[in-house]
Formats: sequence, C-alpha cells, structure tokens
Amino acid sequence: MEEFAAIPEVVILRLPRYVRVLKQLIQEQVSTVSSERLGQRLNISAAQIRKDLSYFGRFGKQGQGYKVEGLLNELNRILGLDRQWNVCLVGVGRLGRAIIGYPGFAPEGFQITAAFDITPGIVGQSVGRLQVQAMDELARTIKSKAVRIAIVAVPAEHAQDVIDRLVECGVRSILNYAPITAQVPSGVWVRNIDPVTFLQSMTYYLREE
Amino acid sequence: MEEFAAIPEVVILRLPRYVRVLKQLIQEQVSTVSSERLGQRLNISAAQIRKDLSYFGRFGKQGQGYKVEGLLNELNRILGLDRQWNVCLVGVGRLGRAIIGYPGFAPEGFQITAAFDITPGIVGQSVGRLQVQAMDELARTIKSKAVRIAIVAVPAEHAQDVIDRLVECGVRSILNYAPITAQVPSGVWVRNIDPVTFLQSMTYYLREE
DNA sequence: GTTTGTGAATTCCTTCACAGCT
DNA sequence: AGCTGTGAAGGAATTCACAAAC
Repeated sequence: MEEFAAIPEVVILRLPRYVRVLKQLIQEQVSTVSSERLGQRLNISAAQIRKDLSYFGRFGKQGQGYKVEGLLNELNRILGLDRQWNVCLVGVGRLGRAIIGYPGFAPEGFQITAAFDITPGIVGQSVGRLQVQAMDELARTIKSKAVRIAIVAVPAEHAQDVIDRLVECGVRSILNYAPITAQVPSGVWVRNIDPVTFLQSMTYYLREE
Repeated sequence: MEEFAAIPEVVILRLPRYVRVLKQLIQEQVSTVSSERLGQRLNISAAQIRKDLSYFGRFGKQGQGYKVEGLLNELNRILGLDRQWNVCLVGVGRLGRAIIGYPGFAPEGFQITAAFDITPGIVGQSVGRLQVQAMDELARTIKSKAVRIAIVAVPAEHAQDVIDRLVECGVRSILNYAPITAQVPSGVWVRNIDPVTFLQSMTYYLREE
C-alpha cells in the first residue's frame, strides 16, 4: 500500500466499474471472486485489477481471491459512496427533465435535491418532486443543502457562466452535459457527457467500408 | 506523416474535440489558429495537438498556424464526418425518447432513422417522426437503411442480448447507455455513456471535506 | 519574430513474473 | 495447487526542444 504517491486518475475511473460488477455478483449470490474472473467481466487484465486495488490496501487472500461483499464495502468507502450526496441540476429543458426523471441516480446515493433555470416560464414549475428555482437562489440553496456536486444541462453558450457560478458557490464536482470544455480552477472536477463526440470518434473506424 | 503505424485511440478520441472548437472559431470569424490557442480552449498542450495532427499529415504553416476552415475539412474527412450516418436506436423508454428528441445529433450528420423496442405496447407508437418497430424487423431495416451505428438504451439486463443482435445484423459501432461492459467481437466499437460511474469517480475527490 | 513538425527524452500506465501466503 | 501483491520490465502517451519554414 503506497500511502503517499498520488493515485492515477485512470485508476479512480475504473473503481466504479469494479463496484458495479461486485454488486452484480452479489445479486448472483457469488461470495468470492478472483481478479481473473473480475477482469473477464470488465475486459480488464487481472494484473491491472490487482495493481489498482493495491493502491488502497490488501483486500484479497492468496489462493482464494476477494470476498465480494468485503471488497465492495472497501471500494464504497474509498470512493465516498458510503453516504448520500445531494446534487443540484442547472438547466431544466428537455435534457434536464430527462435527468430529473432518470431513476438511476437515487439508488446509487445521488439525490437531485434542487433544480435551477434561467427562463421565467420554467422557474416555479414542478418537475418530478422538484420545484424549479431561479438562478439567484443558487448560492443559498447550495449552502443550505450542502451541495458539492452539480449537473449542468444548459445550452453550450451558457455553460461556462453557469459553471463559474457553481464553482463560486462551492460546488467541487460537475457533470457537464454541454458540449464545451469548461475552464475551472484546480480543485474542481468536471466530467463531460457527450454522445456526439463519441459517435464522431467511432465513425473514424467505419470511414472506409 | 506516419502512414503505417496504428493511430492510438486516445488521439482519435481527441479529434472530435478539435472539430468542435474549429466550428466555434468559424462562428467567431477566426480564420487562422495556432496549436497554442487551440490548446488553450481545450486544456490540451500545443505539442499534443501538433503531435496528434502529425499522425495524419501536415496541415499547418510555420509561423502562421492552421487555416481554421482547412483544418476542419481535413478532420471531417479523417473522421468520416463528411457524410450522413444513419443510426438506429434500440429501447424506446424514457431515455430512448429523450435521445430521439435530442436535437444535437442531426446537425452533426447523425440521423436516427429507426427505433426498436420489445414491448408490445410501445411497438407501433409514433415518437418524433419515427414509428417504433418490433425487434424482428431489426435485420431487415438495418440492411435496407445501411445502418452501421446503433444507440442502445435498454435496461442493463437486456443490453448484451441487444448488442449481440445488432452485431449479427452488421452494426459496427455502438453507443451504449446501459450500465454494462459489453462483450463484442473485434472490429466492433462500443462507447459507454454512464453518468453514474462519472459521479462515482468524482466523489473520490470529495470524500474527506 | 512566430509557429510548425518531429525525433528524443520523459513521464505515465500496463503487463510480467514470481515470492509468499492460504 | 491457487491466487494475491508487487517490484521490475516493457510499452504507450505526453512533453521537450529545436531545426526548418514562413
């Protein structure tokens, strides 16, 4: 266990995938798993998985592998998934509504607790169990609900401004659906969800057929 | 220009981002750009951009940089974006409907031309300008519309089966919204869109606060 | 003076391979 | 015998740095 070296971001990005498979294995009543079998499910080499886990501790037993539930608990703890996270959403257009309606966040501990929009016609509307708030309530709500994570679903031209405001209000992690590369200060993390660039990169391999 | 070495996938994944910024620059009436300025917009080093582009040719001029429009055309050609792509969607639930309604695909040349579902109550419905088709029409439609790209928006438990069928029907690129690691034969590309794992990786950095 | 294109150097990531534990 | 954890090796990606072109 290397306590002091920074852990590569690629490693952190893989951990949630381990979490997901471990949950599947629990469903399947599997109580023990080897790095080999875990890797097969994820198309990741066994050595890679062992190396990744070794950044955080020694969770396996030679000759047996890993206890599924034990490893899951460790990973949940490491990733900070052993608690609830309040998330706010900015942008309640078509996409924002789909995000509010998406049932996949809550079971993983991410509760969308506030939604904001700039459009007068949208502010005040009820969407799901949320009432859309005006942007000038951003700071107060983020503080009162201890929000550290935001989802941005506004048009590209407003995304950087919105992100600036979120960062000012203390948000540290942003899931950005707008097709821009946001500029944020260090200490703030942004992940982009961008189906179009994914499609655009895959066409490279289809080019000549 | 290295004609024979395989081009790293990370490079291919960056090219669409260059395309996006170049389009922005055209909007802003900028006709010439240096790797330095391009990099600032994308948080990518100038050297990286030059190296990436050098895999494909020599598009710049020393002392001046790159012609925005010229470089954009080259990248569009390289990525196969100088044409229309027919895309099919499988899974017309809440998420699938949001995807059909998403206005970002068509302007980039991706036309959703067919939608499929397994649920009797959904098959036959009109969604947007599409009529939802039954799964047994998959093969015929994919052939007749020359579909090479599919979007999968079915529940996790059906995703692998759906992907298997798509691959059988000749689909080579899959944008997968289901939270699974799909197993596909070589020659088929899958990209996953997974907001939850993104959130789960960001909480690592928020853990102790 | 400015900026590209690119080998060389460096850094980062993955895989190897095996000692050591079960 | 089976599998982990990990240094060492190998491979990949990024950055450096500069000659050449404008």
